[in-house]
Amino acid sequence: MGKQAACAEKDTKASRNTIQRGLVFEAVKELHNHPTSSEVYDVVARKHPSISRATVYRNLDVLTGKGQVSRVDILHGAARYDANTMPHYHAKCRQCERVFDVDLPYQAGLEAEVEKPRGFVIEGHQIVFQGVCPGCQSQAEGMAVGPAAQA
Amino acid sequence: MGKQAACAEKDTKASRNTIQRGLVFEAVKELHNHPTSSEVYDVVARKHPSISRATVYRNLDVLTGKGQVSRVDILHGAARYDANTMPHYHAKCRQCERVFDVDLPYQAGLEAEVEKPRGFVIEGHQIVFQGVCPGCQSQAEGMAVGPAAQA
DNA sequence: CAATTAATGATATTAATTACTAATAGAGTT
DNA sequence: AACTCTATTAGTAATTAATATCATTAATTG
Repeated sequence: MGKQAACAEKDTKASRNTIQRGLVFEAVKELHNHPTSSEVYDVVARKHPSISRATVYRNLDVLTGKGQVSRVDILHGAARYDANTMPHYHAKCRQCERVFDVDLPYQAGLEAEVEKPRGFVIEGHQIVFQGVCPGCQSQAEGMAVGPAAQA
Repeated sequence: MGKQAACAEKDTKASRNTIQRGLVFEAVKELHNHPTSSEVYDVVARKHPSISRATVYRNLDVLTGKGQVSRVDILHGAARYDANTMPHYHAKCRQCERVFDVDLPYQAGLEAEVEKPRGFVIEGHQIVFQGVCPGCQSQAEGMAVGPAAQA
C-alpha cells in the first residue's frame, strides 16, 4: 500500500518537525511535575501565544506514540505526561493532588504472574499509590486543608 | 457538635434507604464487569425509568464512601465500580476496553517500601495491567479490530 | 400523623478531550 | 528558489464524564 514499502519496519507516515511540536516536547522536558495538558499548554503559550489547545493535545498524543514522552494516567483526573519514559511508579497526594515519582524498582515479575494463568497478553502495567505527601502532613496538623495551589 | 455524639466513631449524618440507592447497589452487585456509571444507570433505569443520572452518580459516591462498593479508576476512561471491595487488581484490554480481575495476590509489601524513604504516608495503591484479553487475541489474527461491543 | 431534612429529578455548568475544516507550512524534488 | 504534496495547525464545535444548583419529594423519627 504505502509508497515506501522499502522500509522494513513500519509504514509510518513521515512526521514533520513543527515548532509547535518542538515546544510541546521542550515543555514536558522542563516541567518535572508530571504536567497535565493544560500545564503544558500554559508553558508553550507563553512562547507561542497563537498555539491552540487542540494542537497541544495532538502533539502530546504523537509524542506518546513515538515514545518520546509517556502518559501517566492517574486516578480520577486529567492525564499527565512525563518526559522520563523509563518505567517507574507514581504516588498522588490526596490533599494537594500533586503527583510524585516513587523509587520502587520496576516489578517485572508481576506481569508474568498475571499472564500465565489467564491467557491475557500483558503489555505493561502502572502502579499508583495514594496518600498524603510530606508537605501536606505538616500543614494538616489537626485541621482539614483543601488542595494546595503550589506548582 | 452532633446530636448523636454517643456514637463513638463518626458523626455521620443519618443516611436514608431510598429505593434508588438500593437499585444502584443491586445493579453494581449483579454486574460483574466493573460497570461505568453509565452502565449502572442503564440497568437501574430499566426498573425505575424516572431515575436521574445525577442520582446514580451521587449514590455511587455514597456507596463508595460507605465501603459498599469500590471505585476502580482505570487508565484513560470513565470511573468504574466494583461490588467486590476486597483489594485486588485489574487488567484492561486495549482492544475491547473491558476490565478484568487479576488473581495476583495483594502486594502488601509495596507500600512499606515506598513509605519509608520518602515520608509519604501511603493509604493504598492500585495496579492496572494493560494488554489484550484472550477473546480479542483470537479475533485479531492478522487484521485490526475495533473495540468489541459485548456486555 | 406531622416535622425534619436527606435525597431526588431536572437542568445548568464545568472540565477534559476529541472531531471537523479551511488554511498553513514542513520536507522532498526539480 | 519555486513546486508539490500532505501533515499539521488554529479555531471552533461537539462530546463525554462528572459536578453544582435548587425546588420538590419522601424517609425516618418523635
